[in-house]
Amino acid sequence: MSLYQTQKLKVYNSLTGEKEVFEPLSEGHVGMYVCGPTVYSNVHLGNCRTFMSFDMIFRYLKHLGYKVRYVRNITDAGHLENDAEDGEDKIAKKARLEQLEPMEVVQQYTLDFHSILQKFNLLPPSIEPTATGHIIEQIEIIKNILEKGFAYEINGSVYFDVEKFNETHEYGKLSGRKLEDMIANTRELAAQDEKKSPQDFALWKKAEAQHIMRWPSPWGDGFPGWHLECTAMSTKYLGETFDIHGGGMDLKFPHHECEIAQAEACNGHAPVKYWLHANMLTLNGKKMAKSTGNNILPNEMFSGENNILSKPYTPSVVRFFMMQAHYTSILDLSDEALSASEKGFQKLMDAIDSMEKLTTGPSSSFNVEEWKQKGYDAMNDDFNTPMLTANLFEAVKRINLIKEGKETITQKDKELFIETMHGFVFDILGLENQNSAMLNSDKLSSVVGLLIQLRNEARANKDFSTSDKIRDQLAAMGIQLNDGKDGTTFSLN
RNA sequence: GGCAUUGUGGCCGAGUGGCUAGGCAGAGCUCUGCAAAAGCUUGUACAGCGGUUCGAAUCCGCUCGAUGCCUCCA
Repeated sequence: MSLYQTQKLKVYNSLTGEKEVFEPLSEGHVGMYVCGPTVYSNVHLGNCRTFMSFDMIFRYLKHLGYKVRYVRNITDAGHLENDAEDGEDKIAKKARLEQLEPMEVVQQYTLDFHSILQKFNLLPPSIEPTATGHIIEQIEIIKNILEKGFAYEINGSVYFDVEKFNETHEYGKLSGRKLEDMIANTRELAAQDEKKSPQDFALWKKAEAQHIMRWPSPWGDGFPGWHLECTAMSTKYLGETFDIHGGGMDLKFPHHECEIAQAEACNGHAPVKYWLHANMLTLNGKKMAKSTGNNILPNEMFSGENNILSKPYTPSVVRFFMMQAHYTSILDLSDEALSASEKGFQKLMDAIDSMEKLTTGPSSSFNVEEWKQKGYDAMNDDFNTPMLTANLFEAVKRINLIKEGKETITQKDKELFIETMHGFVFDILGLENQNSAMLNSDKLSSVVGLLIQLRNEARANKDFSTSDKIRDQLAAMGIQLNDGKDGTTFSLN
C-alpha cells in the first residue's frame, strides 16, 4: 500500500483559486510539467527558488509513492525580447553580442544552470527536453491550429488569433483577465504591427536574412514562438491532458494563458488539471533586478563575493531559508533573515546528528506517531513546508530533552523517530547535512575525543587555563564542545 | 490606469471566525569552575478606518502601502 492512499494531499490550484484534493488522472501516476529557464544568462536566485519549490513538490509526490514523470524544459530558442515585428530571440541576441554560436550560449548557461541546481541539491527531472529538439512537433501543432482556424499566416509568420479563440473559448481564465478589458486598455497604443490584434501572439516568426537561428517550415525559414514549445513538449511527454503544470507567478500571464489557448485550440479540451504557481523572491524588500543592482547570483552567495550580504551562506542554508516560507508567498531575502536561518539550520542538524546516540528506555514520554502525522498534515496542506519546519523544531526539542533525561523513548520509537526525521529533512525538504561527513570521520572524532579527554583531566585538576585553552582554540577552529549530562560532545560550526 | 496577490510582534515567517505556530534576536532562571550548548519561563503582533457577528488578525467595504503581470522575466 502506498502512502498516498492514506495521506490526503490538497493543492492550491491557480486556475480555480481554491485548494483542491489532489487526484491524479491515472491512479498512482503523476505527470508534472514545469517551465524551465531560458538559457541566455546565469540563473539567478529567484529562478532557483521556483525550481526548488517544484523540486520539493516532486520529492513529496515521490515520497507518497506516486510514480512521477517530471518534465522541465530548457528554452534554447524562440524566447523573444518582445512580440513586435522586430522582436529578437534572446539567445540569438546574446550570441550576436558575445560573438558566439547560439548553441555556445545555450551550452554555457545550461551547464551553469545544472551546476547551480546541483549545489542546491535539486533532483534532475525525468525528462529535460529542449525547444530546438522539438521544432517538428511545434510545426505540427501550428498546422493543426491553422486548420482549426485559430491562427493566421502573414508574411511568413503565423499568429494565434486570440479574438477568434475567445468567441468559443475563454481566453484569460487563468489570470482572471477579460479580453474586452485588455483590448480597451491597448486600443490607444495602436501598434504598427502585422498582427491583427495586439493580444495575438506568435506561433512562428519569419527569420530575417541576418537572423542566425532558423529552421525551414511550410511558411518559410523561421523560428517558433516562445509559448509553443511548452505545449509541444508537455503534450509529447505527458499527453493532451496531464496533472500538474508549474512555473513562476510571472509566467501566469501571458505564457501559461497562451499555453492553455494553444492546447485548447488544438485538442478541444483543457491541457492541465492543476496549475501551481511559485511566488517571487525579493531582495531587501525590493524586486530583484539586474538593472538596479538589486540582484545576487547563487555563486556570489556561496562565495561571499557580493556587496549585499555580510558573509557567505551554504546552499543548504539557503535552501532551508527558502523552505521556511510557503512556496506561494513572496519571500524576502536579507542578511538578517539568512543568518537567522543559518542558526536554526545548524541547531536542526546538530539534533539530527545526535539522534543515533539517544538512550532508550521502557516507554516513550511522547507520541512519535502523532508527531509524524503532524508533519504529513503540514505537507498535505498544499506543501506547507514552514509548518513542517515548525514541527521539526518540535522534534529538536524532544531530542534535546531526551539527552537531558527529561523525556524518554523506546528503541522502536527511536527507530521510527530517526527514519521519519530523515524522511522529512533529507528526502522531502532536500536538505543536506554538511556536518555529517566530517562528524562521521573516525579520525576527526577520535582526535577531538582525545582533546575532550585531556580537557576533562585538566578540569578535574582544576587546571582551568589548560581546559579553557582547549575549548577556546577548538571553538576558533569551528569545533564547538557541548558539555551535557552524559559527558561532552562536539559539533561543527 | 487595468488585473491579480499581499500587508502579522525587533527581524523572518505560518495561521485564517473563539484555543501558544515556529525560527532568529532580547530578558530572567536552571545546569556549569566560568562559559558555551541545552532546558524552562517571558512577547498582550496581526496596515488604517468602518461594517457583519455573542466573538475578527481571520468575513465584507473603503483608504493607504507593497509585490507580480499588463513588452521580456522563475
